Amino acid sequence: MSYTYKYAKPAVTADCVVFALDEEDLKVLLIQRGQEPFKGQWALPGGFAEVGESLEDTARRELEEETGLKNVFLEQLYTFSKPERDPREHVITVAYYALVNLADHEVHASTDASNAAWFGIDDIPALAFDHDAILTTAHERLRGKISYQPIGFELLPEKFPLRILQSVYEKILDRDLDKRNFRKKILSMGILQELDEIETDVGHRAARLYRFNKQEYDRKVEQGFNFKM
Amino acid sequence: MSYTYKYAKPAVTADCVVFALDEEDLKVLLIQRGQEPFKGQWALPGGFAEVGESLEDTARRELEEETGLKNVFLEQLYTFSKPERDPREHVITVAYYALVNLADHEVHASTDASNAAWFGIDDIPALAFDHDAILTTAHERLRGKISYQPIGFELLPEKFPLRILQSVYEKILDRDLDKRNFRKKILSMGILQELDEIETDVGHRAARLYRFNKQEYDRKVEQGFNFKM
DNA sequence: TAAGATAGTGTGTAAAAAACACTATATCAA
DNA sequence: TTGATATAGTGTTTTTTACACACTATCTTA
Repeated sequence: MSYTYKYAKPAVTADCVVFALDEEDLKVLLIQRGQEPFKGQWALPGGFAEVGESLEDTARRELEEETGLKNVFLEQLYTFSKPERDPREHVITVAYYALVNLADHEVHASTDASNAAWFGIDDIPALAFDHDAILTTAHERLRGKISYQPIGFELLPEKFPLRILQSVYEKILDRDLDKRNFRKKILSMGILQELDEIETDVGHRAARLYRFNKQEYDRKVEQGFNFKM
Repeated sequence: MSYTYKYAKPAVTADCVVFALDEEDLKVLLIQRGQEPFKGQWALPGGFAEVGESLEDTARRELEEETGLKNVFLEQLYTFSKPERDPREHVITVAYYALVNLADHEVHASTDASNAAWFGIDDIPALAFDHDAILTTAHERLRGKISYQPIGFELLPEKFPLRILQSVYEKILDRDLDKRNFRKKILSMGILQELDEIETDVGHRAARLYRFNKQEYDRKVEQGFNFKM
């Protein structure tokens, strides 16, 4: 089977920069390429767009095929189109970034990619194509985004203590925050539901758990509320 | 001549939302389509990506071909990829937005498009494809962008009085600003060069002219200076 | 039961944003 | 030439927001 067009067409792919957090730092999910070009090298998960499928669908499909991840927070990042970015032919890639919480999403390399693994943001190996530039762009975007939109919850399990939420902000913004000021600000947004539950299995006083209140958040977005940190 | 590929490929276009300002309001440049589909309807200038050309180059090339505009401020906006957005086939479009000043750039429809004209942002006709959605996205982006990056100068001639610069902000943000606060803030950025010239041909006291100091601006960007309005 | 670890809480100070009004200088028309 | 009109240009006060800062409470573990 083959497809013939009157004009030459560039190819189109969707690539994903998947962020997660563990106790230590911000992580990025990479896959080890099973085919040429860049066979054996690490790269962002992603693949070719199919006709009839939106690029967000492409991104989600490839992400699941290559890493098993699905139902993640996903937003478009930027489209990279320099003709020389792929040695085979002109390939345009529409990059997305995703946020996942490690607790709910186990990662396993699927058939498409020979391997998948998390890497600390400061410990990224050499990447295939221009994926280092994509990753840098995504990291900058994440930093900028969290300052005026509460997306940090996407990196956490459903219930969490404020300490952990603060550490999300600290790891992404890469600076320490004042505990009292942080709590004041985040609670004043009115998008956290205080639960009648506390942490378990911690070697110190257990903290109260909170949950992100999406209904309230959506209502406030509607009203033009400002979520600036 | 034809091109054959092993896999089906979506087509790729670049479209431009070109903004300008006149005395009354914010304008958008549209072209009237000369071919089907949507023949005779208004649309954003743009066209198909060629292999070997970055999408920004595509956008600039099509813009010049269709409207005669070149050397404009241009930034990527968003990529639209719903398969049904073009009735012919699956066409992905990478949208850009451009800022031009009407004084320096005369617009003339070229061969590609049957007609080109400016429309007030509140007076846009029905548009081809999903171009209304693209335009809305661009307008929102422009509003957001000007609040933390001094791009308003791109819409003005080289020399301008502060009153006109203020009106740029007012028209884009769609609200009145306090003259004294505006002057304080914009001058404190230190990116305006005060000229030894004043307006001419005005029916009132003539105002001093200023010029955007790109060197200073670039220096301050380098240093991470914040241009928030 | 003492040591260690984190939870949880309020106030004062500094910086930034917003509100606000008058005098100066030019043009234009009578 | 003079009065009407139109915009230029200029500081201060008030309000809001951001930042700095330290102690007591509660739980765990040895």
